[in-house]
Amino acid sequence: MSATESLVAPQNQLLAALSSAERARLEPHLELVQMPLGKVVYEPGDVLPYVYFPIDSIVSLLYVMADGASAEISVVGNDGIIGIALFMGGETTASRAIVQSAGKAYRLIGKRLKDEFHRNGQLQLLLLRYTQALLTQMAQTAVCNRHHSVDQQLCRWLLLSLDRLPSNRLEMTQALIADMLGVRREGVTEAAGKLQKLGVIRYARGQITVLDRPKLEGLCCECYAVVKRETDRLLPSPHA
Amino acid sequence: MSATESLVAPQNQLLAALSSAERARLEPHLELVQMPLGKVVYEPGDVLPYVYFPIDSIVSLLYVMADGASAEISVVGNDGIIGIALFMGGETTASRAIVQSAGKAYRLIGKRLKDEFHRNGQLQLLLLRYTQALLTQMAQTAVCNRHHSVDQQLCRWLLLSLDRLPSNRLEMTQALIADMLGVRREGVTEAAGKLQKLGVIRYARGQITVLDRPKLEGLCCECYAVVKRETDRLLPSPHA
DNA sequence: GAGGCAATGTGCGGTACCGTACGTTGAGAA
DNA sequence: TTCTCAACGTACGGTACCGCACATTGCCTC
Repeated sequence: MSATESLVAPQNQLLAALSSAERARLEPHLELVQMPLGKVVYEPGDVLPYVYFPIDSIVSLLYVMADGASAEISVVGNDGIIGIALFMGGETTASRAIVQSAGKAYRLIGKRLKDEFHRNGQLQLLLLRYTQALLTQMAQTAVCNRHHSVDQQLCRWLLLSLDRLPSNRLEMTQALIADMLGVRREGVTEAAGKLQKLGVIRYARGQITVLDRPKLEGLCCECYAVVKRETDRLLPSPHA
Repeated sequence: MSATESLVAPQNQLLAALSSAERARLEPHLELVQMPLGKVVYEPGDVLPYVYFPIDSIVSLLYVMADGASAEISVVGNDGIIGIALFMGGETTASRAIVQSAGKAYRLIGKRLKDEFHRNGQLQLLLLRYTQALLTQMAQTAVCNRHHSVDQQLCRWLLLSLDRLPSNRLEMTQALIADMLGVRREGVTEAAGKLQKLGVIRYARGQITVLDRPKLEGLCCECYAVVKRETDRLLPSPHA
C-alpha cells in the first residue's frame, strides 16, 4: 500500500463535487459495496436496479460480439459512474460492465439518482459533463482501434488504468488485457515483453508494476493525452 | 428524385417529436440553411454559435489525428442534431463535423437550445435519448474498427448513410469514403468492386446507387443491426 | 516434492491491409 | 477535338496481426 493511498482517502470525484445540499440528500442512501474482480455489474439489456460510484475499483465497459470476440469501449474509475443509461433515458445499453480491478464503490438505488437528476441541479450538470467525457473516450477508442499498433494501445490502456488506481501496481493477466484490447493473448505477451525489456514495466503472473511512467507516456499514441486533457477540462479536478 | 422524396416531406425527427408548446417556442427561431458538401460545421475546440438539425443532409463526426489520419466516429442525419456539446456542458468537442451529403438543415442559436433544454421538458428527454443513441453508435464503431474487414465496414457505412437519405443514391467518391473509414482509398476500390460484381451496388465517378439492400445487409457485420435496433428503441420512429 | 494448472513464452504459416507507384477512364473545359 | 484532371483500377513487396500448436514457468495443493 503506497503512501499516497493512506494519506489521500480515495473518493468518488462526482460525489465529492456535489453541493452540500445535494450530497445531504444522497448520502443517506449511498451503500458501500465490494466490487470483486470479474463481477459483472450489468449485461446488455439489463435494467439497472442500482448505479455505482467507484471509489478505488475500476469497471470496464465491454462489448461482446455474437462470436465471442470482445472490445473495451471505455473505463470507469473514481472519476465516474456506472449506469448512465438510467439518467440518459434508455434504461439499458448494448454493452457489458465488468469489474477490471477489485475495490469498493458506493451504490445507489437507480430511482433516487433519477429523481435527483431531474431536480435540474448540480448533479445533472456534473453527470452530463461526465457523459461527454465518456463520449470522448469512446470516440478516441474507435480511432485508436483503427490506426494504432497493439504496442501503443497497451500503453494507452495501462495509463488509463493507472490514472484510476491508488498505486502503480495493477492485478491483471495478459489474457484479460487481450480481451479488453480485442487482440490475441500472444499479442499482449509480445507487447508487454517489449515494455519490460525497456524497463518501463515489470510483471509476473498477473501483477503488473509500472516503473517508468514518463517513458510509458512517450511510447503511447496521442490518444491517451487527448482523452486525459478533455476529461480534465470537463470534470472537476480531484485536488482543486 | 424518387417518389418517396416528393411524397414524404423530409423532416428532422427530433423537432417532429416535440410537443406543440415546445415547437412553438423554437420554431420562430429556426433558420433553414443549405449544407453544401464538404462544409466544416465545426472544428475541434470550436465553441458553436449554432446547433443544426439536419433535414435531408448528412453530417459526419470525424476525428483527425496529428499525422492527418482520420476516422469517422458517427453519422448524423435527420434523426439527430449537430452540437450536443452545447447542452452536455462541454461547449466544445475534440472532433470535427463535416457535411458528407449536401442538403438542408435547420439551425438554431445555441443559447436558445440551451435555454429550452434547461426547462426540463420533452426536448431534454429527447436530446438525452439521442445522445445515448450516439454513444451506442460510437461504441459499435470502435468494436467494428477492431474486428471487422473493410468489406464489412463499407457495408455498414453504406447502410448508415442510406438510412439517412431520401433515395438510394449517394454522392460520394471512394477517396472520401476511405477518409471516413480510416483506410486507404485503394481498399475502398477493392471492396466496392466486389459489391458491384455481386450486383449489390452500381457506382461511377462519385455516384453510388444501392441496387440490392437486403443483400447488402446480409454481407454486413452485426454492427449495423445493433446500432439500428438500439436507435429505433431509443428514438421516436419517423412514421409512428 | 510431485502433480496439476494457470500464466506466460515461442514459433510458424496465413492473410488482410499498408505504402507506393503507375495505368486507365471519363467528364468538362479550351 | 484535344487537353486536363479528378476518379478509379491494378500491381507488388512489406508488415502487423491472426490462428494454432506447443513448450516453459511458477504457484498451489495434496
